[in-house]
Amino acid sequence: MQEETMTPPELMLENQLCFTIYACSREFTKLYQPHLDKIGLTYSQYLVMLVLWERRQCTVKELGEALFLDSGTLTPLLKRLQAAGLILRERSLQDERKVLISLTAQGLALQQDAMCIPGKMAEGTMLSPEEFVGLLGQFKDLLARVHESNISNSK
Amino acid sequence: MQEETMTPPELMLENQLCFTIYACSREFTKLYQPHLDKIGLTYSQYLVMLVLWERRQCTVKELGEALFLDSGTLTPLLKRLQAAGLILRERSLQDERKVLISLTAQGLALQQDAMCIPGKMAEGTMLSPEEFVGLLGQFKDLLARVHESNISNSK
DNA sequence: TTAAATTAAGTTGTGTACAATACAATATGA
DNA sequence: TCATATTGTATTGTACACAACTTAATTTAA
Repeated sequence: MQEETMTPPELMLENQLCFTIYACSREFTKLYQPHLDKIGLTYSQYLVMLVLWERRQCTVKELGEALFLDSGTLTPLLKRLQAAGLILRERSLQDERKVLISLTAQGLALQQDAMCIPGKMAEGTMLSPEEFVGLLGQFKDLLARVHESNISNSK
Repeated sequence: MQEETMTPPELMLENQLCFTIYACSREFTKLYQPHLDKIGLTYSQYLVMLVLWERRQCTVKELGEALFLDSGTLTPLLKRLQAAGLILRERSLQDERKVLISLTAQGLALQQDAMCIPGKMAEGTMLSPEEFVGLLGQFKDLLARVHESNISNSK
């Protein structure tokens, strides 16, 4: 008795690591959304601000390396942050290919309003500090592996 | 001696679980890209096809529930799959609000060409089967938690 | 049994992502 | 030194994501 063709387990949605991560990422964004709305940032813009709050100033390239994003994504995003009065964009005088991104006083001040967000997210995920640290370490390791694969594929 | 304002650890990029997952998701998509190019699918389209290869037929709403996507994302994506000749879209006769999505012969046949992809991805991530299963379980658990939070936030 | 509520898709507008390309500035080497 | 290659950013075009809204079909509840 011949069965109808069945999907092998490797092609089933519930066994896809990539899909679980992809869905997880989008659900996390939704968890941030209401809090980010209050300070007028999108999730991607928030990530850019995190980098700038740490470094005060960096180039578009450095932002891209930190966030795994290219100029095609960052340029319009940064223009919107500039239009919102949060950052400055100016050509480097030393190397005119580079564009230096820095915080305005308003952009710096916004960090205070963002302080409460990580706590709200911890509530949302209901992870203990130990679980959080464990997961972060494992996911960073996975990110490093996949990124490494992509690097070597592109050579 | 007053230090200059420093970023607290909770706001540092390297401590963000959400960012690690977000970056991981995009790096995974890049890992799939060259293989999906060969069969003419985008990553999101591949996920839709995974569901259809399993179920043969379902509504837009069911697809959305499986993939955590809404009709605003799915409708244009499905129209592109239809234009590519891989699926059919037809109103349900029982309930004309519903649109039934089903595979064409060509769409069904494409599963054969996709069979090799999971193996290629396993190479790319260099995860042992045990590591894979462990990570999948942890991500699924996290996804369930965050999704649950989002459900209760929207009430 | 209808008026009100709910449901399922589609539409519109904004904001990413990213490949491919363009271009100007800088670095390199014969 | 000057032609070539590389680098850093911007631009263009395609494809998501998703909120907000619209429309039509179906439920429901008074």
